[in-house]
Amino acid sequence: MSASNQTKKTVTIKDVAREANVSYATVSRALSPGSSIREDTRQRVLEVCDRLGYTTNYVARSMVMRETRLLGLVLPSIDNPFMSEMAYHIECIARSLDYSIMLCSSSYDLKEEEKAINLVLGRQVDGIIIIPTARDSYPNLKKYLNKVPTVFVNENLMEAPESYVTVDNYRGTFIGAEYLMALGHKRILYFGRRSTTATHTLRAMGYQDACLQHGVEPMFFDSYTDATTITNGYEMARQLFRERQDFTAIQASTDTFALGVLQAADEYGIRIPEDISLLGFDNIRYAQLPKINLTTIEQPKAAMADVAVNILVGKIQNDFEAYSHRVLTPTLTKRSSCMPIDLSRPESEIEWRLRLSTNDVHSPFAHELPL
Amino acid sequence: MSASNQTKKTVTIKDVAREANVSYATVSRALSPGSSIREDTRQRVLEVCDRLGYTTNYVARSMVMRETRLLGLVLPSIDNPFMSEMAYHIECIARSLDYSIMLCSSSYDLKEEEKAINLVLGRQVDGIIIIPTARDSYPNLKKYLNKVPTVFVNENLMEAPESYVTVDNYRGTFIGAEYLMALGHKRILYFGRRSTTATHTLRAMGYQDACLQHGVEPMFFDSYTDATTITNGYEMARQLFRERQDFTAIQASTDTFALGVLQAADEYGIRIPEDISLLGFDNIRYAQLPKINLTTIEQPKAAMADVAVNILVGKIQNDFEAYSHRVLTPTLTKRSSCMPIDLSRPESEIEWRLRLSTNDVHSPFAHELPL
DNA sequence: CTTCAAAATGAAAACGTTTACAATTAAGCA
DNA sequence: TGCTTAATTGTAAACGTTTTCATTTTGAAG
Repeated sequence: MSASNQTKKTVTIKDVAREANVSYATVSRALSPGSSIREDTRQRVLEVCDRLGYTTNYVARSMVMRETRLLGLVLPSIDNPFMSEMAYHIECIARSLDYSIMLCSSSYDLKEEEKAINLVLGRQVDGIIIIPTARDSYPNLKKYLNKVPTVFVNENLMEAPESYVTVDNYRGTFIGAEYLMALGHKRILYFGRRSTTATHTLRAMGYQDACLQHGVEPMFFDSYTDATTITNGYEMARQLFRERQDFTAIQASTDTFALGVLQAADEYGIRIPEDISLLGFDNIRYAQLPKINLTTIEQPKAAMADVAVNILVGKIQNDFEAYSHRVLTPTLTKRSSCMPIDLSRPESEIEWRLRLSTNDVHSPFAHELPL
Repeated sequence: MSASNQTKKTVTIKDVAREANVSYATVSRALSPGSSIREDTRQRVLEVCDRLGYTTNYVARSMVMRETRLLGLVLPSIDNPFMSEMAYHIECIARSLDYSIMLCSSSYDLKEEEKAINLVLGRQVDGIIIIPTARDSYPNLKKYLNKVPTVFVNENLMEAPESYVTVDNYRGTFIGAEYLMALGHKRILYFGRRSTTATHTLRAMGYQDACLQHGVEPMFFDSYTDATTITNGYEMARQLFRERQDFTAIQASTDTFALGVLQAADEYGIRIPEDISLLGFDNIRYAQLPKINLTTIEQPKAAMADVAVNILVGKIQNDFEAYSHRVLTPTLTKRSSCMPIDLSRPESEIEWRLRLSTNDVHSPFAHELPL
């Protein structure tokens, strides 16, 4: 009824050894697959293990084997649809390779991020996957990174020689902007924060270059908050709608930001896409919700997770391989938040104009072919 | 350019000891706060630690201290808005108490769930938080649970004496149904799966009892898939709309399921809330999206996480305290997916009728007062 | 029944800490 | 200066494994 005072004595390899009348080395051998041990003793030992309820203590094992089979996953916040989706895929593929995940949030804070790295490092993880908080991360983190294999996800710290896997952000916004222009838009406003991360810098550049290449003047509305939450997007969009009306389309730097725009637009009686077209980036799961139906640039998240984990365990197993930089290709996911500015023009022409150029976007940062 | 072959020699306490001309016991003392050591030697040792870049190896420390400061978090899928939000809060509060989180998914699979428990157990976590996959979890898991403090979240395995923290699911659907009835609905369809978890059984019961208490006939449409994904909800809702039209409101067992309904309704040209009112449960972050605006039953997720972690570390620190069962109170979050069936009736009357009864819901499973 | 190689097992060291206990040093006091 | 006691430091064991190396057992061949 009240507290159940268990003895909580864990059974160790020695207990099994005593019970089975063998040395504990033999027990260890019975438990590891490819060791030389007679089949009948193995069976006997296994039987005793089972009877006593022995389970191997992986922290002891880690110490002597010098591997923990643990991967640190450091990210700003698991409560962000893009990141939880990434985390999901990362955990899945890691588990399939017999690695477990230690989750550490940095809360979009550089100091916390540093603490998180230190934490997982102290716990002797075999490798680290970082979704960085900001570009400034790198100088901070530099000193830790040579201790253990590391791969950055969703952010190519351009100055850093570390491994990373990202989507081709430049290409993403480039084709996005082209799509809007193909729909007839000439006044497209880029809505986001340009400077905090390489990711966002590249996204802004892709948009800008696409505009310039088609003789359209780039227009920016810079957020002073991170494009990470709907709330931030909402606040910024309210400000935007208050200050400006000189655009027919909004190209948001992230889907969460786009959702914020959606919310603010609702409040201001602005119809999407009838009054203004809206384009996102990331294709988070909620972009496809009915009523939302956000046209957006898809990041191949499962593939990114797969590549990231595989680069990492590759490095782990080969003791610091050469750095790998993988840049995957984003794709335009058409839904209903963008519409042609001139409804009279036939769709086929739009398609045609679009197809004209997107196939040869020259992305300055796509160092490698996609998966 | 190519592989950078680091020596990767980690500096241990012995290296520091040698360098500082002390025994390694002294180094250990210098690093742990309340030990008797002369201040100048501590400084000297700390200086050497710093110079050599020493960081303590927590797996070695874990072994001798017999604690890992690791909490296992076992849940069906981090890629589920409710769970990622819970995970977020759990990780935050755990981190503030100097615990780290080991994340393990069960993928809604009983076998995987058992494997996950075993995994974290082998890694010697100090405690486990489980968001169970199904009620059947318990018989499976029973044998592991006495090994280490455990707390269940979002599911009170009623047969089990383990600690748990949930919302009062019965009360939740009860007040939800009452709200719909207060809006004038008499044909309310409960849409979900009734049997897999205690949570869902209780939700169905709360709805049913509310109906009966107000002389309304309960109507069920049982899903044969789990109410965990939008896609499942969408498929089931399509089937529902094909088969039946005898209701004016849908009370969904989860928000994700409600989103599925929204999607299917869109497809069938059914307007929400004009044609049919829709009520959810959980208040996931996306329920408040513009255009979605789902009226729903809020689970106090941050509070649940807080209680869960605190129960757990309480147990850890007091070596198996008595079991704690905490049932928090859900609240109705009104948005715009429900509307009165008779628009002529004034809002005040609706409010009045509603207030009449919800204050004395007798929930058979609320063993304890809310936080 | 030896002999000998191969196979199986055991003994002990190692992984990097913490901590009880013993030994040393410092400090106070006559 | 010597004595006593408190504060500091060192020694060694322990945590639960894996693995090297040495030892024993096995079984086949002579």
